[in-house]
Amino acid sequence: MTGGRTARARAREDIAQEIAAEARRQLREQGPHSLSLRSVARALGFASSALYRYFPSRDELLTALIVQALDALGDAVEAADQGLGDGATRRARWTTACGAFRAWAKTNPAEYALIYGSPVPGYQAPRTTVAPAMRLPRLLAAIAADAPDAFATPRLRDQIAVVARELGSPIAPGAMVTVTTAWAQLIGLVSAELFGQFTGPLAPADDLYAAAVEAQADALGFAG
Amino acid sequence: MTGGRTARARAREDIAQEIAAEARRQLREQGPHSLSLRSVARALGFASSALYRYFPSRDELLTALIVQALDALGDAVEAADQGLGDGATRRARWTTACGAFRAWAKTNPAEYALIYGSPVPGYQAPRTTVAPAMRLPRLLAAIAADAPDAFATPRLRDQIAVVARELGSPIAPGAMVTVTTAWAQLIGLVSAELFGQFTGPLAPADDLYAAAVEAQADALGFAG
DNA sequence: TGTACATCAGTGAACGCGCGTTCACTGATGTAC
DNA sequence: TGTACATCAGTGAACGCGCGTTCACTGATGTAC
Repeated sequence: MTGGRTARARAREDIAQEIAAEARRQLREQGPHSLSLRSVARALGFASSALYRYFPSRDELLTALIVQALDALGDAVEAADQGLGDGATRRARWTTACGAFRAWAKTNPAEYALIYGSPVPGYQAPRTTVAPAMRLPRLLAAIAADAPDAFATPRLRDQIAVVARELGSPIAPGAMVTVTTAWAQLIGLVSAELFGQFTGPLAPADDLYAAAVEAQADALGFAG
Repeated sequence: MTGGRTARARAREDIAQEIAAEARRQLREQGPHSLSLRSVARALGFASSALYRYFPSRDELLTALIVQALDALGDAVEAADQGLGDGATRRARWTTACGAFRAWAKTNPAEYALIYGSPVPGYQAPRTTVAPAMRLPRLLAAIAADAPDAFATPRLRDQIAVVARELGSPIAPGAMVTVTTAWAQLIGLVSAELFGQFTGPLAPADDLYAAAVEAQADALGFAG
């Protein structure tokens, strides 16, 4: 068949995906720092050496998982935003995106930790991860593109203007500062919740998160 | 000598401290998830079994490190606050405390990750860590004790009132919500900076952090 | 269409290393009479 | 004050396990003539 080579390539892709899926499963159960090629191979019934046909090293597998996680997060938040339709207000879009972020994180805590938790020792993320990591801040900047420029020191305006340019967003520097600190707050709220700072009376943190997001929307000048 | 027993006990304390210090050193270099009793023992010239005279297990050593880190952070921020003297404004106290938090985290990134990063798999923090973990939120709540009550849903007011009671603070629920989300934002800003979300143009993040803290002070109603 | 050859998936053993924890032990330091 | 005894620090070998990576290999799947 003319598709011969393609069939083999397809099978290759499938198995690489199966390996990544099993690795994700183990991540979920043991945390991102104890990902082990041997244990993934064991679960799939492979010799551990077989994985080297698909990933040249453990770090490359980690990178693939990080990129997939970033894309899954990007997909989830963008889908929630687009699900609102064209008539949605900026405020609705903002709160929806923030809600989708937390929802994804709570559904996928290991992937979240892989992205936003403490880095795996000895692992250095390659440039491949940069583009997918920009999807969430890009969307937030797009929603807030018309927010009023706020006060910021000249040096900070310079820094943040470079970020806005990299995101391809025409947002004003002051607004971009607000977006960035808001994004950091989302990370802080979700990390505190998932990593155990908000235990006891603060769990579940739904209302606390919602309150913070509303305050963000106010700070961005979105009409309530 | 009458101090015989005491001398031995003192020596015990000293060696336990040396072990913890070496463990901290290794934490700093390899991250919190690869703490190894054997490697600590090796560095100290001990047989690995000797450490069991001082810590009944690896997890107990981890707990000791966490408590020490929380106390070091508490000390640093409280010292910065007290260094301001009695005449300091609420706003000055707030920005100082926030600045001390970030400064401590940047000086002790491994300890920071141990506290606020993704949890070590299989490790469950015991109740011993709760009290030292409350020192920072308690100080923030004390500084903001007179901040105006802000809007919050009844359910959130109930949750947050319990937190305030545990901290022993008379702060109004609405203000405590603002304090808590501000605290989470500090965590998010510092985690993003230390864990690699703020790379490229956003580093150093001094001005961004300062801008966020000023906005927090405004939100808490501190006169500028 | 049939056959010789090349490609590639997957194996299994091995290298060299790591880990936490237990246990019987040696000596030194303290305690009680 | 001197001696018998108990306590405790630290050793070193062992148990049973884990890991990432390499390498020579077997067989199956594809390709070219």
